Amino acid sequence: MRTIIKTQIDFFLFGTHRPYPVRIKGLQQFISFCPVKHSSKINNPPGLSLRPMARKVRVRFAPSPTGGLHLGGVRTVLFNYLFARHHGGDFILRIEDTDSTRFVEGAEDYIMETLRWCGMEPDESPVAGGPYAPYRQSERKASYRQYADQLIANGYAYYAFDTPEELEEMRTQFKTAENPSPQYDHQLRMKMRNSLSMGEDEVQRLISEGVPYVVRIKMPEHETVSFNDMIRGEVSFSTGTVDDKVLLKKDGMPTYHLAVVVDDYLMKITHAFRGEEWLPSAPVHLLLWKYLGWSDEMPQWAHLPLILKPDGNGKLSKRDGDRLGFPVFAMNWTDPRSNEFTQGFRERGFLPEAFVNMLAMLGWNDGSGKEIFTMDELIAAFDMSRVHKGGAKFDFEKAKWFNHEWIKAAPAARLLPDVKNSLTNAGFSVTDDSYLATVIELVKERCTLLPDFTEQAGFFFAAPASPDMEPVKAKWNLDKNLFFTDLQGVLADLQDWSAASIETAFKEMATARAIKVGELQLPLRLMLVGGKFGPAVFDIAALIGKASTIERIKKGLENLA
RNA sequence: GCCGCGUUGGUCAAUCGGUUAAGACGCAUCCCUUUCACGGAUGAAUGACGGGUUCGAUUCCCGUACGCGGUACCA
Repeated sequence: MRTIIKTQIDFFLFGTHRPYPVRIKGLQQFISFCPVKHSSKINNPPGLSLRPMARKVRVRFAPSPTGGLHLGGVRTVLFNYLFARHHGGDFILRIEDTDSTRFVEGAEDYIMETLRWCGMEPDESPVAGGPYAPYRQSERKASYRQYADQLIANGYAYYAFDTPEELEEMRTQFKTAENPSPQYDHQLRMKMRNSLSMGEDEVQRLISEGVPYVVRIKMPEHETVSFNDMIRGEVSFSTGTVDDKVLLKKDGMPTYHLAVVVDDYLMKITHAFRGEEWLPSAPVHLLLWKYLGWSDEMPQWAHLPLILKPDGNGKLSKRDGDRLGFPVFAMNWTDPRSNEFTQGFRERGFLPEAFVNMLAMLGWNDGSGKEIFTMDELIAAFDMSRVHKGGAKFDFEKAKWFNHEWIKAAPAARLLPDVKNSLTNAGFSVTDDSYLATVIELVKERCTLLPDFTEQAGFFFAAPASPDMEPVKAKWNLDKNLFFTDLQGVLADLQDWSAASIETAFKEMATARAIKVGELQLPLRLMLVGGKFGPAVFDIAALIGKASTIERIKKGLENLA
């Protein structure tokens, strides 16, 4: 029986061109999903036959260029990207810069650089261009007004002449204990100055006089708008509780609400993913699709869960990172206005593979328990119906674990440029790449973040400035001192400079003098490395060479004197 | 206040009505290693609460609580 139902669901879904699994828990939802003509269920197609053949999947990431991209933003891109690639569709970057007052220099470049770093290059973007250019809403300004006009002509929107001061006054005047934030809605709009409350003559006069106005959507009083969110299932709203959002601003620019609908339509977007914070304004967008007459082409919506701060609750913010000592932005960002600097995951020493992997697992999993995924594996496995509904607290320890896993698994060649870079920045001179590669293989399992290589590999390139011999000082004696003095000569005469042969010589000498090898190894390590860490001592000696080994022993002895 | 969304160990989470409620991070103990890691083993630790529906609920429904989001000519 269940199989049959599932088959029917699948058939239904494919029939309506949703070539992906939708979270359907049971028959009940299945029923509510059927096109039984719930009055205002405008997301559900009227019938199978009326739908055009499956459209090519097209998704967009539509950020506002107001600053660095943080975790949540990058994850939104990721899910867009994975979904597009999984379905062989297009991934579009559209810059939503409709608020000129919030424009931040460099933010757009930052966004594109982040996408490049993460390996999520858009198919269409302001830079790459594309069949639906331009991809900056500020450059599409002229195209929005006609739709606002169309809405007004059809009675779905109206002119409003209220000044910011008047709006402020309205909010204070109607503010009560029960209603702390009065809205410009069906209850109040007739008390305001707009083309609904004023005579047509006066409206015409104001417009011809050049009095500034905005265009607002006229939200119906008693309607229920519902749609099927790909993650949440059916979500519905009463239109009476939503305010008459501004669609077109005084400066002629659209607000997000108008722009997102118009551009998604014009750019033939099939699936629209955004953060959960957008859910409350979804009814406005749904109604706009309907009023503009585009219901049949409306994208499928998915509202992604939020990424929460590790302690307490609430949306993760840049401040939390500063406060708790971890990055929140993908890459370094300096706000050009305040000069405020924020560290990024990239500069903190994360591999993009790990960063992407970690982000993907924040709110999604494939159900198998697998946690380490390459981008290609993510693309193959990604499925919007397995995205969580609830927000996830960000855990920096787990993030570091992902990076560690990626470093351990990475071949030396992958790590080499980054490690070379951080070693060079730390003042080490790296001239031999194959030597570096050997070193990387030897120490990578001890490195969680890229900068860890400086400490873990630095001594392969320069003798420790001043080896701390403190840990062995207490048990130091003349015999040991003599041992290391003589060891220098023995090593100098050693023909085969390999780890095995050095170890043999060392141990034979210790046995001959009746000193425990263990008591001797730590001092040697301290002399060569400068601290209690690193790979096997004899491997280190073999790698840094005879001259350097003897030199370091000599210096270590001096430090013990 | 109102509207919406959410709620499995400290954290990420599996489970699509029947399990001793997976796994991972972190933590603890042990083994390996006379360094640090890696690796291996073991352990502590979970279904917010109350009602239904059902032979049986973590799972379905309804309340409550709590949390979050929204309530701008910002996105």
